[in-house]
Amino acid sequence: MRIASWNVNSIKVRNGHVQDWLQKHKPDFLMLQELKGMDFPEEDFRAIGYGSHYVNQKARNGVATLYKSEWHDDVKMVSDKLAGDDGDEEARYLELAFKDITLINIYLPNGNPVDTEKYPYKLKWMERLYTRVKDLRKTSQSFLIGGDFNVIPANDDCHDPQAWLGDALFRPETHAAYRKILNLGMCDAFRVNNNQAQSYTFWDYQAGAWQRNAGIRIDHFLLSPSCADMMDGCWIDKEPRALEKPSDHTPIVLDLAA
DNA sequence: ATGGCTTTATGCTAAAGA
Repeated sequence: MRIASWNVNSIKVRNGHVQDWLQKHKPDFLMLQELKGMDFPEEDFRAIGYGSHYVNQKARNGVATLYKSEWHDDVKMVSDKLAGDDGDEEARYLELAFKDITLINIYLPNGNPVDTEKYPYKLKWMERLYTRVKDLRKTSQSFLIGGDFNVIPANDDCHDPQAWLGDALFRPETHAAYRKILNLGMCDAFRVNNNQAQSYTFWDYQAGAWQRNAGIRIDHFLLSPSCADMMDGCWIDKEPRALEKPSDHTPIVLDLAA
């Protein structure tokens, strides 16, 4: 089974890229983030064999999980909200059930600038995610979280660690909140069999970041223990970042046995 | 570099992203 995640930075602009990628890699599931608008082209995906669940809002955020049409009867929507803050209207969370596995798609808040309310919102959001993971870990079910975490886990995951000190993606409080989730028994799929530094999922549009490989690794799959046991591989597909009018992120792909 | 691009929603610029 193949599951991928891709922050597309506007599904309207990247619709063609996403369709091409689906046809080439034929994932069972594709989690998308930053849809950036109310118009989700579900008919376009249905026409090439993918159903979808999504939650969106005007102009910003928005997440969708596409699934192969053959799985239609096996996919159930669980929630399009992360519990813990009834006043949170941002479209950043989508939880689906597929057979005996739970698939969670997230667009974790960026949190910059850190001296505004955005940073406490990010930390609170991470605490809410911790609570959800903790609850799922009390059960025996397999689950995974994919998406744009807006967390640079370690020095090896960015081009210039010094430049990120103090940033919401790299601050000690962010690392502590991320580690707290990992310490529930979750593992970073990409790092299971890969210690290669400078493996990135995002390159800024500015300052020739792509050409200089000045990127960051912020799109992740976190696996519950039973999911980790099923892992065949996890890899980053850099190809779409080199296309015309690319997203600033590129897909991360997870292959599971069964 | 004070975001050096890109996108949205509107507007003739601002806000957000990371």
